[in-house]
Amino acid sequence: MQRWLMKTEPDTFSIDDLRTRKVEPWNGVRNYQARNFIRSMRRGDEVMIYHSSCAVPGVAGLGKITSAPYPDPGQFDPKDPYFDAGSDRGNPRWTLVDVRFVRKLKRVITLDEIKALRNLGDFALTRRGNRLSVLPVSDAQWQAILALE
DNA sequence: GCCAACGTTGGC
DNA sequence: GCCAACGTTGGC
Repeated sequence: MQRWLMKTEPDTFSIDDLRTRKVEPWNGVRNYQARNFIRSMRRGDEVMIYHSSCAVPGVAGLGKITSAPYPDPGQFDPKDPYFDAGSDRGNPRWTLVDVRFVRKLKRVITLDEIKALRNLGDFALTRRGNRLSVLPVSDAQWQAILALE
């Protein structure tokens, strides 16, 4: 089983929205590196749900991958904000997975706290200038972050 | 293939 | 709202 972190802007889709929806197709990822991580996901992988572009950025909850990767339907819909005219139906460019709500953390574990952990090793979340919206989390990183809860 | 211009992300 | 960092686009 692999572990991941997926970012979302809580003003658009928060951990509370995921709890309400129970399972959500994680649509709209339009970055090749993030897409490649999505394509390597498997049913049962665990995910940290991270709130970005908000007052207190940080890990807000946990989820689980409940589907194999499959084509993001929005790429073919001209009315979809993530429409991509260059994507070929025979070889879709963009992929998503379904994410199921697992739990909301008792409190948000903030980016500041995560940065202050000195023993995380190489971590895409805290790399300088990082903008990846989907990134891998090692077992050690996962445990060190959740130990802060 | 280079690289300047442009758009987006996301912390602050 | 600002802006640094980065990805993408497109002219050459």
